Amino acid sequence: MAKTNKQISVAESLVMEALWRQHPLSAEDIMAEVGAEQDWSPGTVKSLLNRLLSKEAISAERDGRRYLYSPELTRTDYLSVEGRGLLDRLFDGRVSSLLTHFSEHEQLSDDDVAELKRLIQELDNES
Amino acid sequence: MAKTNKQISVAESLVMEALWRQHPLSAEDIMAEVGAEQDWSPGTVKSLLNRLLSKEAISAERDGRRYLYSPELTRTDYLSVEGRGLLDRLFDGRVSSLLTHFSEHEQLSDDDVAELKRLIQELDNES
DNA sequence: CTCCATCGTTTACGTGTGTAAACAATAGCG
DNA sequence: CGCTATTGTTTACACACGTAAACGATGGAG
Repeated sequence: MAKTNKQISVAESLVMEALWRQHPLSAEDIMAEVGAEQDWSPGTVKSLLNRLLSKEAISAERDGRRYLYSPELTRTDYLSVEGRGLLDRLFDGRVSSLLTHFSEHEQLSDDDVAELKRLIQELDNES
Repeated sequence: MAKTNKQISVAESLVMEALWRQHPLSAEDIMAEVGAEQDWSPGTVKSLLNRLLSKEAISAERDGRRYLYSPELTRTDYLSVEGRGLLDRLFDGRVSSLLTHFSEHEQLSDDDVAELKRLIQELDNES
């Protein structure tokens, strides 16, 4: 479980998302995949890749003249850390608080409700 | 719905939490309530209050030599904005994804499960 | 073999944030 | 009525981030 020391910023996480979807990718690939829609210059992508490398969130292997990048930090680990942080900061660490908030003040989608039921089912079956 | 233009930072949100719990509060109160456990100097609290004032997230009314501060931004609004943002960033905007993640990779507490069931109940009753 | 295109590395700069010192206003004590 | 303690205002500084230009290495075209 490669505990990734440093924080991943928002812009950086977009690069990570691309790499989680598919890897390894070259800087050019990432530029095409994320940079385009974010309207980043090539330099920006380079910087983000370097910062992610320093943070050991990704790794790079040489491929001829260039590098291919792969995630080192797993998406699951990232979600755990960030999700936990979000929950602690906003909802006192309680999933139930978050649920209450969203059901009262936001809209729960059909998807969400289906998942709720599925989970209950599952939890009931387990115990 | 006083749309609060600017972002509230983490440190600032701690001050907000204190004010949401109870208000109005003097700077001294906040110092005692949050500053103490965060180990902030009085100057730090002052800065945070001023930044929150600029962001119009709180208001101040004079009380003799000092000010009493009250939240302007509601906790609910704050939670909606932040919660939605985080959800979008991390879980593609879907509460169900977050739930799946937490049930698979973290522990759902008894509290959480109870809330799940209560929600299902409620949703069933409504429809 | 030399030069250019291509990729990576270094440096930069404005802004927000966490933290706090320095400075200013002022009300009550002596 | 002037001084000090208290509270608010201004300024500061280092670091992260978003963004990107400048610079450097190097492999392939000619």
